[in-house]
Amino acid sequence: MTQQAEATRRVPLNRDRVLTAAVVLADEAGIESLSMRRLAQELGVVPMALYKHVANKEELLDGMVDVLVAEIDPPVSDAGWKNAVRLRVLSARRSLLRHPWARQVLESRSARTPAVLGYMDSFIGMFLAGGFSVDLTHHVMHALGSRMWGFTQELFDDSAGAAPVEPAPEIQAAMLQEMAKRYPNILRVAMAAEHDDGSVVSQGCDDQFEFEFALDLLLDGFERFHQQGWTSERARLER
Amino acid sequence: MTQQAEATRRVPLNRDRVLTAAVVLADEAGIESLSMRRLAQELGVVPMALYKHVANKEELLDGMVDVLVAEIDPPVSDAGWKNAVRLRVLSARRSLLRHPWARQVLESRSARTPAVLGYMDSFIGMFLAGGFSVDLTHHVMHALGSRMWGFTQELFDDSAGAAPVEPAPEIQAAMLQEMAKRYPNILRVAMAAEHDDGSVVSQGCDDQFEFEFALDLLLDGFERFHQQGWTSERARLER
DNA sequence: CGGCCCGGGTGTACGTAGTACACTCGATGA
DNA sequence: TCATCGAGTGTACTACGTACACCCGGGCCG
Repeated sequence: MTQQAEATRRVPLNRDRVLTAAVVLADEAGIESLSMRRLAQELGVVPMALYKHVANKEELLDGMVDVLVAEIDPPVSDAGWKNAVRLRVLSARRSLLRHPWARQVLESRSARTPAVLGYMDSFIGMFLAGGFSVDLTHHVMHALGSRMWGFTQELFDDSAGAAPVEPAPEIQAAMLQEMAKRYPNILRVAMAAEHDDGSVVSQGCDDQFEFEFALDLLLDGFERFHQQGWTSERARLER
Repeated sequence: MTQQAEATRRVPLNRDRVLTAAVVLADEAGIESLSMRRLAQELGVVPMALYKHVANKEELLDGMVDVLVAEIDPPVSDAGWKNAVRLRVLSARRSLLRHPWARQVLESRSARTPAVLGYMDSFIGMFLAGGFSVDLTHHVMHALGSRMWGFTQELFDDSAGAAPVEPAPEIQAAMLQEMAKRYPNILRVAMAAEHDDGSVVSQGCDDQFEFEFALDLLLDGFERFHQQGWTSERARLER
């Protein structure tokens, strides 16, 4: 009876269950709370049991990236390379925003799992299908950089988490004075981006807009190069 | 005597000595070997002694970033905004390449130390001095993203360290076949970038060139926007 | 049908990490 | 001369990743 109860309750572990549990845990508790021990606990299992399904924590993280990659939409066909790339990047960005841990994990890793390679391969394919030379495609992929994953190092970002205690107004005023003296340029930019909300710290900056601004800037540059048949010195020499 | 010997040998610790020792250790042994204990050992001191000079490891890392920022050249004046930005970014890149740990540390942190804010502030200043509107400056900073630090997520990078054992030629051939089937596009790009060196894995890809390619693409885009007096919808509405 | 094997789950244990807290001890200033 | 203070110490705690030996139940072969 108890045995059967246990048997029914305990769905046997497998790699997928481990990975998706890890993703859920990281989504909900933050990547810094994702330890092998905590994950095992979440799965109602002893820590070492995990090692029957992933070699170590690194492989766990790689596996999580794979889960994420699987969520990205496949490239649309017959819409022109520019649209295809744009849509795909925005899809990647949506996945990324669903999983706040992803940026850090992608950054910390040069994950070349099959899923990641597959993503990159089909990504390259969009440019080639659009008539880009192999040479230009190469440079263009580099220019895109981490934006192909739907993120850029968001330097102005506030995402440091935790309730930001709003200081008293007079303190804020003092901070503002201080900012104005030390970092006048930052202040100007921040104020312009905001101006309706009085707080200095947070900013009403539309990440999505910024992201698309930069993305389109790059895509337009790619297009210009492509149209004028640009080729790197190197590729020209080798012909 | 021994006391004096000790006294002479033991230069008193201070924040700067701790930070520069941390930078040296990270440079030489890798960021993963930088532990409070190891750093203390390197300084001939007990681990807890460090906590008299930095609050915790996070603050140590922030301090290391400050050291790095201090190495970046100040902006040149009277050379036009484009040149000024370009030179500064390339200087940042040089610092970054001197300290391999820097990319990871910058990425993992939204460090807003005074030194970092100062860097960003004077960076913004270059655009404003070039006549950019505050609005455009804002977007342009976002578009630059991590490139303002001299790096981009180098996705094709091999920097995973450790001697890459070259497999036997027949194995390589098999791998190549496999690649050709699974990731034909990657293969084409990789082969084009290489073609003189037979190995599939490593690539003779000129990082510096790629970096400048992308940087110039962005700068050219900025210039075009600037010349045509571009303004975001939002800024226009608010006038 | 009985023994065996094999693979997923267990228990214990080790080494390393960050750091809290109470301490010592020498220089310094009253 | 003596109290104070702050840099450096010692000990100890918790949490981590994971090596290694183990158990035990189900499937297979004889």
